[in-house]
Amino acid sequence: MATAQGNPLTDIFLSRLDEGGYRVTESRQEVALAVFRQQDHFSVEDICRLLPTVGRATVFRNIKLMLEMNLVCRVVLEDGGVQYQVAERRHHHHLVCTRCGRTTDLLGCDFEDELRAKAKAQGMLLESHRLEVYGRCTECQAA
Amino acid sequence: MATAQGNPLTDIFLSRLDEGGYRVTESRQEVALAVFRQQDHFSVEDICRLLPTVGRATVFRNIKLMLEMNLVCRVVLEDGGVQYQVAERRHHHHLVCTRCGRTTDLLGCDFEDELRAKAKAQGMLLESHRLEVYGRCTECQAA
DNA sequence: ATGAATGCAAATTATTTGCACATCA
DNA sequence: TGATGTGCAAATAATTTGCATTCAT
Repeated sequence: MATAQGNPLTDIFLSRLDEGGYRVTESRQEVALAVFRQQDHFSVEDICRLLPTVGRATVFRNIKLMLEMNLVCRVVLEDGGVQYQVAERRHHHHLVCTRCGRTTDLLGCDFEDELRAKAKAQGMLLESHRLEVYGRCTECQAA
Repeated sequence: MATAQGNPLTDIFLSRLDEGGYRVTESRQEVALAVFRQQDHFSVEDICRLLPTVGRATVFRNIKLMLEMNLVCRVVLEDGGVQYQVAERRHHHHLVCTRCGRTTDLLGCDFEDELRAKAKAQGMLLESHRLEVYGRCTECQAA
């Protein structure tokens, strides 16, 4: 397997594919490099724009794989729009600026136990949860 | 204004429209009756099926008004799908069963203050948040 | 009467799928 | 080689919009 240059998450993605019996193709490597280079939220469209030679369906298919591997997570915007973000950890939440759209991870918030208890009190066995926090980032408060 | 029979939320919706200078049309009343009769989550499709004579766009337009008035809220499913639910309160969260799709309100959970503080610590002025909790309801645990 | 609301159909947008062809192992 | 992955284009799905017509006030 030809490992692409130096991005740790790209390498993780490609090795896991390799281990899982998936193929490490040219397009996959391109998508991986483009995605894991992202510093902030991004859309499928963003990636397609960066990789005009790669088909849109391929971008969708590969991002789906990254989602399944928890290397990328989905961010639901206030208006219902969907973006993605490179995931550093297994589970976390997002702070989304409603003005500029910038997404930051919400630090030090773990509701898992409390939610599990509350859910249980209502007869539900907790499986997962999604929390998105919307507000104004520092720069946009000034504006 | 002709008030439709006996549904309090329908009446609230129609009176607010009336007060706001909107018109209380036949279609609006039909959509309101169909929506506020819902006991659980529902989709635009559900309402359209109940009201074959009302245009899909009209259903969308009216549900949008209900959303703005906080009489109805959007539920984002785990797979990204969108449903709606009649809102009893100004802000609350949902327990969504990942097997049968049933939606219940999550009781006694208020993260507002904690989230505001955490967000502030990261320079963000909190505006709103959305929390969806996914799991198995009592019946589906048995199955 | 007259401007807002409607229904329809077409337009958008986002995502998925079918398939012939390319390519990785 | 032989299945897996790809690119394309068409199909789906969800929602929005343009517009002529209807209707509430």
